[in-house]
Amino acid sequence: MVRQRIEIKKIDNVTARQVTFSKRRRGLFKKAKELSTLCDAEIALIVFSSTGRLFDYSSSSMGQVFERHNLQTENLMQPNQPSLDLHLDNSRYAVASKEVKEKTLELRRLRGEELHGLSLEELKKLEKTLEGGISRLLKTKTEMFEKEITALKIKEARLMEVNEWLKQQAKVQMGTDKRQTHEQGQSSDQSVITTTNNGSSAAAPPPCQDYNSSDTSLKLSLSFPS
Amino acid sequence: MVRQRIEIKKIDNVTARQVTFSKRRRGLFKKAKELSTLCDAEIALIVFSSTGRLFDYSSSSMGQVFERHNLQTENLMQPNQPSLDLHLDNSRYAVASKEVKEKTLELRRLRGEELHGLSLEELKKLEKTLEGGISRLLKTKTEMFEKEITALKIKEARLMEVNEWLKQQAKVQMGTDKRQTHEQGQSSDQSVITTTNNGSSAAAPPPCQDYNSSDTSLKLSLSFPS
DNA sequence: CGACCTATTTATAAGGT
DNA sequence: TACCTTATAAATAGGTC
Repeated sequence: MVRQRIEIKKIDNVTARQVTFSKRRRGLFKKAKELSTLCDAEIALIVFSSTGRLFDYSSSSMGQVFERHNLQTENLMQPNQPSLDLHLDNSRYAVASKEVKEKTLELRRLRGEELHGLSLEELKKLEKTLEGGISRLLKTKTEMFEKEITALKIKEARLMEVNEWLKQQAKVQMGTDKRQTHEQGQSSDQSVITTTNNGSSAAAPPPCQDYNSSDTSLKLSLSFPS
Repeated sequence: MVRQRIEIKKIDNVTARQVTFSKRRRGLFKKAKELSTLCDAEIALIVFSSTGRLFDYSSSSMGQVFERHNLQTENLMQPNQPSLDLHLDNSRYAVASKEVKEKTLELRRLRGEELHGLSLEELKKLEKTLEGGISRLLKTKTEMFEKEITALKIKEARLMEVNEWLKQQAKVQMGTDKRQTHEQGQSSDQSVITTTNNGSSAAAPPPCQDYNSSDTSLKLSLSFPS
């Protein structure tokens, strides 16, 4: 591929093979990580060198990816031996445990602990991650606030409408109080009232069965000064 | 990488992301196969697209590679009893697995993902955590920079001293060139030169066996104009 | 989707330290 | 072993079809 293009077949020279292995392994892992990041893909990569050394990478959790892979593959194959693989079963714990350790360390680092031993480059990467996290979090928070505000404004508008209507009603009541109670005075029955609506300024209130439908809205609204 | 270099972060545009996924996935699998062929390595690669499609490759057999991976991981973890108690093993796995899931979620949230379903209170807590993390990280970064700068200044001072001394030596050489080379001209042997130091302004350089002691310092110093 | 195009960026073979 | 350098091959972003 370079100074001289090489054929894709096993490299005979042991030293050259090891050198190529190191370089290409790094390249492969880099590409895997990039693909995972760029395209939001879940990736697991396991490489054993010819000398038996293990290198692995997983975008999320090896165990998760394995399981997902098994699920997809299992169905294509015969629903055969249920766990002939004692080793696989028994070492699941080891895998999971390793993952717990890794994730715990990562969490600590995101919290700004255990930073010793990190290079400047790694620190910068961490900083970028944190900034991305904060940025997305603030976006979400803003969205929540805005949604809340919108909901509250709608509620306010409806309440004002109802209010207006009630005022009109009160006026009407004042004038017709004694004569008309037996005709249309049952305000607890909306359907009856609604039928009296003829589109005039003293309209009936809009159907508002959902004033209290949003629990969060209700809770949050309490934190605003009234 | 190409017509225009792109940043390694999730591609927002769905179409572009899918196209990139296809291209890079093919590239990644090709590289994996080449590495396996060239260097006689055992490789397993699993990729799930963001839409859930599975792509995999294994130089031998997935199961084989998984098992080998588990064995290695297991050995690193606990070189102990090869599981006497299956029940214990399973429950430990369950616990660890749950932990992995929890930590994975927490990590995602710290990265600003999966924020839906969090209350405002939880968001605020998360924000505080992130701010604490950034704050501690920046403190560490600043410390590293300052340490680096201090080291560089010390080095600078030493180099200037040596420089000065070398200039003096050059002067002396100019004046005594022909007559005295046999007496003190071996500038490659500092100890000999040092013995000529009598405290005058043309002092010998300080003992500087540690000029190269800090790899990072050395690297950084190269980036300064000489 | 995939195939092809092209200008650029990356990866890397071979060599050196 | 790992890292640097250099010239060159390979990968690929952004198009078009």
